[in-house]
Amino acid sequence: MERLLIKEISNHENENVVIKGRIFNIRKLGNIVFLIIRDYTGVIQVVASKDIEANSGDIVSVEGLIKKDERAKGGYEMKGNKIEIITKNIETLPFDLEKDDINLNLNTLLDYRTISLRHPRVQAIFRLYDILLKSYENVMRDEGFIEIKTPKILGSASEGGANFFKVDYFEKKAVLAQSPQFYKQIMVGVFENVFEIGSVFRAEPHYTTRHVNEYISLDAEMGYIDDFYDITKKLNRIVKKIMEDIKREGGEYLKLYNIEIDDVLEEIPCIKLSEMRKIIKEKYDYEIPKETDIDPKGEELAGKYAKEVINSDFIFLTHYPFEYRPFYTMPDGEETCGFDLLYKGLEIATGGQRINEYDDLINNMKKKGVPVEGMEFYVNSFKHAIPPHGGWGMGSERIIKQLLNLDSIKEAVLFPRDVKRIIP
RNA sequence: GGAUCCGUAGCGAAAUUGGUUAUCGCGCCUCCCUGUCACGGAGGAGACUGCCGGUUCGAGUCCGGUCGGGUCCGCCA
Repeated sequence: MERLLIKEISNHENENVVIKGRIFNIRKLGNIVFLIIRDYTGVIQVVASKDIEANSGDIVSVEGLIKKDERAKGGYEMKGNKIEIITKNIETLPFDLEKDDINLNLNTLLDYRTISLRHPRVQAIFRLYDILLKSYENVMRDEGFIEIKTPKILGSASEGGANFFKVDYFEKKAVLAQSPQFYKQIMVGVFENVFEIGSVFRAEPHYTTRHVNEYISLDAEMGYIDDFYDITKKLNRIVKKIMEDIKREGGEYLKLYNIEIDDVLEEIPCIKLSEMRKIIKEKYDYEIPKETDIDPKGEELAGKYAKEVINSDFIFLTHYPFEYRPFYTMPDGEETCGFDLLYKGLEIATGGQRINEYDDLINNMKKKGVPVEGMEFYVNSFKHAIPPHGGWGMGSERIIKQLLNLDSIKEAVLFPRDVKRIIP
């Protein structure tokens, strides 16, 4: 008999069917036994007689009659006639999966990833992540961008600095891409609007709940902009659509975290960073340290301000100072045409207008002390004209972390890489 | 890299100012139970308290070292 997916059971009342899935729990009450079985589409309770041999964790095939029964959660249950073990679980599970809350330390959660992911609440994170990725792709295409994939093994650094993983590449030295920055920019000269969903690697030894050393960046770059507000407006619209998709398609997963998504504003305010410093000083009596653009405490308060004053989870901070932005960022006096997008008080995207005139780029590199050597392919592209452009890089896992208020971004990465962890 | 905290059964936690046999919940094993859904009931196994050394009559608890980890900062998405 053909396998019936559990989500379809309500359409097969009083029919004899076969389901396949994993036993999550068994409750034995004398002569009657209840099996809680899940497949990737849902969960069902199977009633069986006491002489079954299957156990929690086993993967089974069950043939039986679907009955409507008010006593069962979901209103339907299966009278299991034949229970066949497809694959036996041969070692006791290290923790319980049938409780509503899995309650594990982060290390246990990650060390036993394949098991902890079976828990609906843990799995919901990645179901939502799937919706996010799909939504970003769809929305970007709708907005006239084409998807590109750029190399992750690079012959030279793309932004200078020492935060690159070095790899051996045959007879040469190579590094892992820390961003698709150069490639997406020069592709604006070809396709006008491009986006990429791809891995980026940061060899930064950070110990925080918002960093990992490999993550998936949602990048975009767009041409023929008039000023950098074209970029924030575009990103605004995209974030709004993504949140609508997540809200529409991810309801059952959001419910597990008691999350209500507020509508994203048509126009998320853009506030100059210098202005935000003053606001935070006046409103919250906190002074963002002078030797930084903005610190985590400052971001948190900016998020608080966004929520309290303009009722928005999102806010753009713009015109970051020249010294804190990379050489390709369009300057604006002592400031730049660069912005960050904050979501619930955490930076989730960085973007800005880029320099697109060759001479300006060379001058800015000199000013920043960035050598041209090794980046000729990038710099020389500007000799052949690239339109005014800009874009962003957005941390996909950070969106999920903030969406669900997760304690750590590592919960939003299937197999996170941090300073201490490269296995599993 | 700096600061700070932690390490106790498979998992999550508890142990008065150092004091006898290290406690509880979940899970696991055995038995009972025909409507459970965090099933219930009875019983049982499972820990040299990360490791090494020290102080003490006595160390899970104090000290030193070591290994492992968390959090915050820096940096960033």
